[in-house]
Amino acid sequence: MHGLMSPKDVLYRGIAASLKELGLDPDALAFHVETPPRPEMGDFSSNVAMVGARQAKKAPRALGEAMLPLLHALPEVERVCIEGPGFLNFVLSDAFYHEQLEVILHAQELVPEPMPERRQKIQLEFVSANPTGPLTVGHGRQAVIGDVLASVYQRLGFDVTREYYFNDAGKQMQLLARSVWVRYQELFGHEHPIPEGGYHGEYITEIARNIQQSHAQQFVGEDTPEVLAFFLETAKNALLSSIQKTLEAMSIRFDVFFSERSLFEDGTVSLVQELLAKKDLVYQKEGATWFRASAMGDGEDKVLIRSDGGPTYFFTDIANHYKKYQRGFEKVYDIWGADHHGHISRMEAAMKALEVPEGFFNVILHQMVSLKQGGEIMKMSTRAGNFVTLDELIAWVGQDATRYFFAMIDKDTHFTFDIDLAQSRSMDNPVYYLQYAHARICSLFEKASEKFPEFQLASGLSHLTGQEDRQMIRMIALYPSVLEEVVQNNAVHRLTNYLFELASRFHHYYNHFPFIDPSQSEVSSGRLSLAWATRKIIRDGLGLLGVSCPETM
RNA sequence: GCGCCCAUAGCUCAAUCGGAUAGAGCAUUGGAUUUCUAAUCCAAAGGCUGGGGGUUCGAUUCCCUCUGGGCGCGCCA
Repeated sequence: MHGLMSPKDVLYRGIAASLKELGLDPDALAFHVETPPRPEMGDFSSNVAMVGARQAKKAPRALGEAMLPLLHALPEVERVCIEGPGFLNFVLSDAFYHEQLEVILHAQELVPEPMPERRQKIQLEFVSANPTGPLTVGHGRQAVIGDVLASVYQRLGFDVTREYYFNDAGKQMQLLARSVWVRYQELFGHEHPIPEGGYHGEYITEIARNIQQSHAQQFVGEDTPEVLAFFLETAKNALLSSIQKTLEAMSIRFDVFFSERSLFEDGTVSLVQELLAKKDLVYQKEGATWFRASAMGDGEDKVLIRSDGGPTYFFTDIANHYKKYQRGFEKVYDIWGADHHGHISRMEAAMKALEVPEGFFNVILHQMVSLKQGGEIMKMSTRAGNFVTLDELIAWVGQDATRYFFAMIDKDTHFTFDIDLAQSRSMDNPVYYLQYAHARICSLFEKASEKFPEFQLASGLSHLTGQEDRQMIRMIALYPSVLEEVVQNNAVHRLTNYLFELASRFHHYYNHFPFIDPSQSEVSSGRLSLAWATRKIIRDGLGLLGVSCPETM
């Protein structure tokens, strides 16, 4: 028995052992075990003979020939041969597949026990929108990527903190406070201009109205620092709670909401400045305080403290990340929209200057989102206030579609969200395809309890010997490998693609083989067990995606 | 001008850290249900992977270049 171990890993180990036997060093060879493009080629294939040819000082096929007897001797291997330019193609034994399936059927957790070094304390920071307005659809993409990644990391044994960093100390907050103040004055007939760069959205007026309700005319004509601080606090709280409500509507919960202001209060900001100054990386120019980023390999020096005395976002964000390091995370990931990519090299320069170890700070960039409706791309401008909010999107297409759609696209691809398509709630929607597969299986067991009450889970597996049976089991058994891929590439769309294909194979299987046939109870038991395992994986996968999994549709 | 990302079927996207004959869904055409959920399945058609060069056993993938698009390049965040 292998316990819960992906067949890829089983083969990888076997191949590595064979290499050693031939006097080669497997660790020096970047070979892979993959599923071949066409089923006739076998269950799995490896490029090891081609990759190892140089080290072995043999032609790929010659090395392959030398490995064949060793590989054939592996207990899991039924057949192995050399094909094409030197691929080793494997067919694994039925017994191995049955064992795999049985382990999965009984497994509590669908992934192997994590190695101790896997239990890293990591942090994912995402969304982190300033509390100056509602979340946009772009934040939605980020929220889904971050939340799903966090879930997968967790599943694989990492100690994950989901974090939302919000700016409650910067210049934007002053503008926010002043904007609300202006709207408030307007309610009493006093006209003031919205400041340059201020906020015009309807939600600003709403906050002003709330203040009018609670404090009546108390602040009319008053713009002392205390009054503005009150407006700031009120607006911030109102917007943060509305943002949290939006996130709730997507079932996204953060472990920590981290305040920018706290970095000033606990001295992190001044500590960072001291540390940088000690290294002669800080200087004064034109009334501002600068960071010598150029000395750290970044292009141009950057301002830390403006000539008006206020810290820049960059400065506090350095403190934010230094604080993360102090908080004991081993690795942190920031998920940023592509419009923030210019920030990366600066931040890396700062981390280097503060002697934060390389590899601690990581950025996961995702490309922008645009919306299409009625065949036309909707032009959105946050500044002009004519953007589609995430709340609106969720209301249009629902939580499941919102999450699935954002998760199914490679983060490096600019995503055009077709609202009409997602809204149609038809079979175009891949979410339903997956949910339907799950509901179908549930229905199967409903029926089985009537017509085939003697069914026992994990019996009759030895009758699963057809090509389709083997492919289904292989697909199911690859689930842990897929989660590994998600984490290695920070690519959540690998998971949606996999689940979609799993559902597709199941639908195919369903249409070709009967599951419940009391006259063939052994075969039926085997197939039902297969269906049970499929359901287990779909449930788990949709759970990681945060997509619901109804039992009937 | 400099930097990051992208360009794949009519449309939206995949392609396992360089692998074998580039795959799905939608749309189009034609089929499948007296039997476990037809929100399903089967089949057909659809491509010089934006152009050109290079690296090697092998390139959608890596390098160079050109074209086209998105996003940055602030004492905003």
